[in-house]
Amino acid sequence: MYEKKTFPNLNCGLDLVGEVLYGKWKMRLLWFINEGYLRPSELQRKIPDASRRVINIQLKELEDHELVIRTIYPVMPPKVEYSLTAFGKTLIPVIAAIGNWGDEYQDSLKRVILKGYPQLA
Amino acid sequence: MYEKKTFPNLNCGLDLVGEVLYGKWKMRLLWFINEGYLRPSELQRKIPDASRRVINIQLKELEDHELVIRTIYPVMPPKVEYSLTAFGKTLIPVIAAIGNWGDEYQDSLKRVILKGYPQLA
DNA sequence: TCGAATAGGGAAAAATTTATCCGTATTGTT
DNA sequence: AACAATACGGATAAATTTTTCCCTATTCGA
Repeated sequence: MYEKKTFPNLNCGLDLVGEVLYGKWKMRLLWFINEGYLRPSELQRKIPDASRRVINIQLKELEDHELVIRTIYPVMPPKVEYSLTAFGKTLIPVIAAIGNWGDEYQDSLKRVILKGYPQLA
Repeated sequence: MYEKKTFPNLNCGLDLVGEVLYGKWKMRLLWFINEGYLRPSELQRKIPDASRRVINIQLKELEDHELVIRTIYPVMPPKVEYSLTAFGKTLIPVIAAIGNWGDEYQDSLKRVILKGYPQLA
């Protein structure tokens, strides 16, 4: 496990959010869990661009930050389900606002993003 | 300048937002520009935790993504001012929502974040 | 018995981001 | 004359994140 070497920034609300939400797939994980995709294998299928490993790591961080709860069912083959905590649920409207903005401006966004990848023009 | 080696994810709104907003200081930069801190030196003073270098780099990316405009005044010593584009302004309510959530839950957030830094307990 | 699905960790590499340090240039101030 | 403020870029190092590859274990079905 990677051990952080620097101190987190805690100066303002944006800093604090960054500390728990700054991870490539975290908002997507929270979103899909909220939509009812609760099992790790389901989440991996919903986010095929993410490696299985990083999904596990980020789920663990979300759990450590008390945004999700991990429930293990003592069955075989193993079954695990994640669910949002009350705290995690308060984030859903925020993530929705972000996603909605992205959807609303998707054309502009795709255009300006692809400018940076000239090999795709 | 660093050349990206992998393809961006453009599948959903959250992906698109990530491509333009995923950078440690980008939301803060947009926020402060919106508040009227327009010059690079002002922004550096507002965000002392960020290196001067990364502020320049992220401002450049925001400019490339058409969220801000950079205006150079031909005076000496040099004067540069950033301002939000119309597109950039549409992000302000989103950033406000994120920051407000962080402010609202700052106590919980600080607690769960600091759990991960046992040397500070 | 072999392979798929389930869940997930360790080690190491690769990619990316951020920080540090040094350099350019001009003007005004001490 | 030296130094601060302005703005910015290159090179490199450090930190961090993400990927890749390999491993354990169990049960069911072909």
